[in-house]
Amino acid sequence: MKKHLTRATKDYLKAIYALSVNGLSASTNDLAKRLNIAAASVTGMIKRLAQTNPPLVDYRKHHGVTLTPTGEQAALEIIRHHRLLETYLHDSLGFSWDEVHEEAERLEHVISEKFEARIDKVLGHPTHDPHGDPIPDLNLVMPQKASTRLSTLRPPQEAIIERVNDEDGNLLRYLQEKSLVPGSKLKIRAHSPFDGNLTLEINGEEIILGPAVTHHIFIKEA
Amino acid sequence: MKKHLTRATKDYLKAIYALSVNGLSASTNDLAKRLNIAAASVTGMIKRLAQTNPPLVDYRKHHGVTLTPTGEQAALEIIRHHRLLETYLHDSLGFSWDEVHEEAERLEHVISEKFEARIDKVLGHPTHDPHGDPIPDLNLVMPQKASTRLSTLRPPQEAIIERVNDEDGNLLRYLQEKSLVPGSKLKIRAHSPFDGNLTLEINGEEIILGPAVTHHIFIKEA
DNA sequence: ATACACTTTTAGCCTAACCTAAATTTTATT
DNA sequence: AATAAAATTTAGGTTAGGCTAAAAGTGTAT
Repeated sequence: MKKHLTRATKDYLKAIYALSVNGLSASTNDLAKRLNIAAASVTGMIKRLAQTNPPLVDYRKHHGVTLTPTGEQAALEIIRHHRLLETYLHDSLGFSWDEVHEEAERLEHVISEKFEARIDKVLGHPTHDPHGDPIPDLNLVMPQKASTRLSTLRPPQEAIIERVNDEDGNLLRYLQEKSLVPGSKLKIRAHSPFDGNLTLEINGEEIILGPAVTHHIFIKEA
Repeated sequence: MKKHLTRATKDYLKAIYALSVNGLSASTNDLAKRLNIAAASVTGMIKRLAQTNPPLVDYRKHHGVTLTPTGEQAALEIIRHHRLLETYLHDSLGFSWDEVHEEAERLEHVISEKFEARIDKVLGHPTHDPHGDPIPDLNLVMPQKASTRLSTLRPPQEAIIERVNDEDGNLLRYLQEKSLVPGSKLKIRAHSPFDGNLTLEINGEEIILGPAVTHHIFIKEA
């Protein structure tokens, strides 16, 4: 019996998934901020999610929520939709990488399994979306995500960009202009302990980035 | 100021458009049947649609509804989305013509103008969807629709199928099997005044169709 | 240990869109 | 023209998912 989840429910599950990185539980406040909803509304909704059958989340008052296995499967299904769609919009329909997130955010809730299968096939079963985020496979297994932030590197380290945060279109446009895209190789030249600025070399050019940028770029050591 | 219309609102506008063929107004009952909703709910919703600013429908108690120009534009925008999507799903993603309606029904509400423009371009600005229904152009002008039903023909008339009703997947699968698709040429061989059956020749073969089928096929004279 | 600042929950309200049952209006039939 | 049948509207209720304001819990710093 496959339940129909509402759009709001799916949005909560995705948000809880995103905020539960290291087995931590997601707090009411953080969820409220991420979803642009009042904290009180989040409390109410979480209670409902905890009382579905089967329950989608585990909830203890004042101690945040985590996903149950059922809830996590549902979240992964939506994330798979989202990232396949981003890839499809980018690769097959010519959307720029700063446009795909918003469009996928709406489409992910309504596409059928058939649609998912078709674009997955057309794309040749991609493993990463245009921002470098891994796409859960058909069995909804999420590959490991790069978690080292560029902001943590110090000279003279080198690295390759693996992925970037996909939620801020302005940031993405800026990154693209500077070739700060997945796959790019870079060297750290200097670090300012005062403002956290990093001077780095990329494509033979030298650029200086503040923490507001470097915090959103994830790398693997070269 | 472009208003955001809810999904329910869009569904009502589409249904009213479909039922208002000859300048007639759509009745509460017919809307209820088409939308699978209780008649009382339709009355309530229609009242709300008539009180938006600008109003989307004209409503007189006990006399049905018609779309205002604003409402009609909105309906045509959705229908354009729907038919472009059907065409895209069919031509570019390999959906069969009996599957596209259901999928488009969900997608039509969430795609952006950008998405619309992209698939329109990829398809080469198509004028008809896979069932032969005309696609409103960018200015939302709806081309004339064929309105002669196959059921009205008598021997020895000949005709070409222009479009078929797209809502019943089972019917569509049957029609495809018999090559009863837009563009096919056929000749009427016989008509039974008792049961309305038509005997016709298509592709050199002779087949007999009842009114439940011929009523849903629209033709132009050959 | 007390006090203040956050965070979270409770309580009470709201809206969109549905529902059923009962009342009313329109239409069709004699 | 009266009445029966059908269509429509009213009245009152439900659910999901929001909101604000106030209460209560948690944590931190003195």
